[in-house]
Amino acid sequence: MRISCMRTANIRPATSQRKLLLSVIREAKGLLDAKELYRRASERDASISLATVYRNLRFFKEQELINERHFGHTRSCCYEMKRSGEHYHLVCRGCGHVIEFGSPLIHRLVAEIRRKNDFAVTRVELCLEGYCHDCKKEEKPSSKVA
Amino acid sequence: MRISCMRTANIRPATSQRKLLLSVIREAKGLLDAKELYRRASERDASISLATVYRNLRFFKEQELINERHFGHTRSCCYEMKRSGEHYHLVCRGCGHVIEFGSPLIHRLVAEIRRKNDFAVTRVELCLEGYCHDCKKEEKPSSKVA
DNA sequence: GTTGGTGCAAATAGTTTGCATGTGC
DNA sequence: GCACATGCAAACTATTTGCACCAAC
Repeated sequence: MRISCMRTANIRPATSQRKLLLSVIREAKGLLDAKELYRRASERDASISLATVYRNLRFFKEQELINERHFGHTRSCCYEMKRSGEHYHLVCRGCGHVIEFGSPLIHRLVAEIRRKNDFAVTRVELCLEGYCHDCKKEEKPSSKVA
Repeated sequence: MRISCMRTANIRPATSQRKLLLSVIREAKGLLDAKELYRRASERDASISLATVYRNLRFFKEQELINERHFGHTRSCCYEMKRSGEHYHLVCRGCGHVIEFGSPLIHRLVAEIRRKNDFAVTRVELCLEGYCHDCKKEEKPSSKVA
């Protein structure tokens, strides 16, 4: 039995494409979908293929290097580097902006569910939709156009 | 300005397909995806088309008659009748079972976000993944196969 | 040198749309 | 009768896969 790679993720064959993709994801502020990742990676290595992007996204997910998120209104998944502090997302229906947030209440919620439902939670997907500060102003006072 | 259909959803042209689809969704215990809805509707009206299913799902969504949910691990969306009590979902990674739950903590969470981020929440998507009571037993005692 | 990653193109899955026809009100 | 829903097939988007070739270790 291999005992390597238990805690630290290994980028086993560290191909140039793999390293490139990881740094694009790392350097991104926030979330990226496959197409956008492909676009940004292509700027640095024009020969990279979309299939490689998808294959590596799956690989990074398996290695638990990245998080995959899906927002109800889009068809594609979004990805971001896994970080220490857990956080969730607010998506503005006005400007499309994604705001990160965290709250200790979520911990309590998960603990409650664990207890009440006897359920071992491994992953929390929480996404709120609505209108951010700026977009609220435009939506509210006028007639109900939305 | 039309003042109809403000509160009560209207199934405007109440075509037989539209009525059929709505009753299939209503009679379903839990969530359905488009294909499953199509399959069940086809049993009662073999000539119904998948395009009609999708068009009506969009229509019902606009009328706010149904909720659309998306779980990270599947590619398609799931739908269910909108009901009075808000509820969210636990998805078991072992058996695939979906458990509904609700918690007053979610209300508090939304209120907190509204206040802290000055964000008008219109929709909450919350889905927890993990292992249910039965599947936990098989996963836990043995070696970490997962 | 072997294992496994890559590019390409084709395949697949889920969903949407154009168009001619049919149906509810 | 008119507006709009439907069925069909084709289009489209996101993602996956088979295959020949290439790179990392």
